[in-house]
Amino acid sequence: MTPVKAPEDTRNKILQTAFEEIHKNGFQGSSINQIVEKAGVTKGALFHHFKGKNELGYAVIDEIIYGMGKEEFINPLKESSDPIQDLKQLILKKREQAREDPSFICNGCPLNNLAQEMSPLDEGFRTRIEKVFTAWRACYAKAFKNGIEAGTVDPTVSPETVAAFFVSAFEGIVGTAKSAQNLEVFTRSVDGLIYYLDSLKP
Amino acid sequence: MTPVKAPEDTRNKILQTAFEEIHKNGFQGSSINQIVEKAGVTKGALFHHFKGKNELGYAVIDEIIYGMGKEEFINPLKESSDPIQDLKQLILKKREQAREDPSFICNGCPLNNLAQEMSPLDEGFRTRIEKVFTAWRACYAKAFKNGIEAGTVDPTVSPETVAAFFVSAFEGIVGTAKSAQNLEVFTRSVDGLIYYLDSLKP
DNA sequence: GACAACATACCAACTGGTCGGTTTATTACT
DNA sequence: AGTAATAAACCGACCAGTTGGTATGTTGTC
Repeated sequence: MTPVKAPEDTRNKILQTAFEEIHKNGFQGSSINQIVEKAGVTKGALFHHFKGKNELGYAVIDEIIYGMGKEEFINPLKESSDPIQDLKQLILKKREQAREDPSFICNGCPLNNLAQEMSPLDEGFRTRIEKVFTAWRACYAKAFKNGIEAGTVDPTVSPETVAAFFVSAFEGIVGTAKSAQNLEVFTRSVDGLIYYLDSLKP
Repeated sequence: MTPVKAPEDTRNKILQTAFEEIHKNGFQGSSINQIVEKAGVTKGALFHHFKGKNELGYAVIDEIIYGMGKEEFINPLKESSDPIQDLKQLILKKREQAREDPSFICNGCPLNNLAQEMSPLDEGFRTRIEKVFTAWRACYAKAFKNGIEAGTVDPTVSPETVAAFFVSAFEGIVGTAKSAQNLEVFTRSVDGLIYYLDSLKP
C-alpha cells in the first residue's frame, strides 16, 4: 500500500545518500549528479526538496550528523558523575567497533570532516558544526564538574580545559586512522588517551 | 640581470602559489586556472613543469610541506633528552605565533588538511603524507626514550604510545582552531595538552 | 481541478588537460 | 668568436567532460 509518491521517503533517501557520499568524498568532492544517481532519484526531486547543494549539506548536518553525535557521544555522558570511567568505556567500545568495521572510521569523523573542509569557507556550515562541538564540550565539562564533586576526578583540574582537550584529542586520533588508512597508530593513540584519562583520577 | 626564462623561478612560483591555494581551499577545491592566474604564469608553463594536478600536489608535499614540518616540529626535538620541557616550549611558541597571526592556524595544518582530504582517495598522497607523520612520531618517541634514560620522563610510560598520542592530539587541537575559526577553544586545548605533558614527569 | 511531487531536457560556467606554435637558452661545430 | 642546430621554456586557444542549477512539462494525490 505504499504510494508511488512518498515525499518524506524520497527526502530521506537523498539525505542518507548525500551523507554517505560526503563522508566518503568530502562536500566539495561530492557531486549532485552522483548523489541523485546513487539515491535512485532525479535532479528534479532533489532540487524540489533542497534549495541547492549548500542547503543539502546543511540538512545533512542538522538532520543526520547532529543526532548521530548526540546519540553516540553526548547522551552516554549525560548525567555522568564518573566521566573517567564512562569515557574509557565509550572509547574502548568505539575502538572495538572500529576493529569490526574499519571502513567507517577510516573515512574519518563525519562531523570533523565537514568542519575541516567547510568551516573556513562557509559560515552556514561553520555555525551548524560549531553548535554540535559546543554541546559536546559542554556535556563533558559538566560531567567532569560532577566528577569532581563526586570525588571521582582530581579536583585541581579544570573541567572546561579537560573537555576541550579531550574532544580535540579524540578528533585528532580519529583523523589518524583516516590519514593512515589503517588502525595501527589509531589503536596506539587510544592507549595514550586512556592513559591520560587515568591521570585525571584523584 | 634576470633572464626572461627562469625555469626554477617559475616552478617555485607555481609551487608556492599551489601551496597557498591548497592550504586555503583544499586540494579538490583549488583549481589549476586560479593557481596559474595567481602565480602570474600560464597553463602551458604549469603543465610543462608538472604532469598534472596530482603531481603538482605531490610536489607541494615533497618540496614544501615536508621541509616545513621537519624544520618546525621535528628538528627542534632532535636529540632532545627532556621532551616534556622542549615540547612545552614548542607548543607555547606556536600558540604565540597563532596569536600574532591567527589567519595561518585558522586554515589548519597544511599536512593534516591534505591527509584528511586525500589519504582515502589517492594512494600517492597517502604514502607521501604518512612518511612525514611516521618521521614525526619516530622523532618524538626517540626523545621520550632519551628522556626516560635521562630521568626527565616517568619510566613507566611507553615512548611510542606517548608520541602517537601527542601527534594525534596536537593535530586535533589545530583542527579545533580551524573548525571554530577562532583561537578560544584552541588556547584552552593547548592548556590541556601542557597539563598532560606535565603528568608524564617522573 | 489544484497543488505537491517528481521527471527530463537543457544551460552557462568551469574543470583538468592538450596541442601547435613561438620564444629563449644551450650546445656543437667551424 | 660567430653561427647554426637543438632543446628547454613558455604561450594561449581549444577540447571534451562535468559542475551546480533551471525551465518546462508530466504524473500522482487529496
